[in-house]
Amino acid sequence: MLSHKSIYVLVALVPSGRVATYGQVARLLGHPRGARQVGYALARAPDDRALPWHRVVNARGVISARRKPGYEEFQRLLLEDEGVEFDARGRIPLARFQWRHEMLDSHPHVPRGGGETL
DNA sequence: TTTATGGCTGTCA
DNA sequence: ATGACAGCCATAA
Repeated sequence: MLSHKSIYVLVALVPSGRVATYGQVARLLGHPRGARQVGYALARAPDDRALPWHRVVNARGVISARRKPGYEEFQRLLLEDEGVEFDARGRIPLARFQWRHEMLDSHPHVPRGGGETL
């Protein structure tokens, strides 16, 4: 099954200034239907600075709701701090900021300038 | 064992 | 595009 540890290890690879989706993480770990488990795992993740939990958002580019109030704002601040942008409706344009693991090797994670609408 | 509840998602009206 | 909804699946009760 999808172990919390494997999830943490993968999330730790998401570079600053980029975001991954729950489903993306699950798929990369070989569990295409495990998105909720990823969220569940992150919800119980230890307060470890080495784990960039804030870089994981839902498939719509929106910061997911939480039981504990306030965390969504906090997450947004952390992301904006890294250069991630939000549109007027509070969504992150995944076309520009989603982590592309196939560029794991060397590409500096500079968001592609605006323009591409596809 | 059965039910409820989540940091989710794809589909469809 | 947007909102509703039914699947999803590990944990907790």
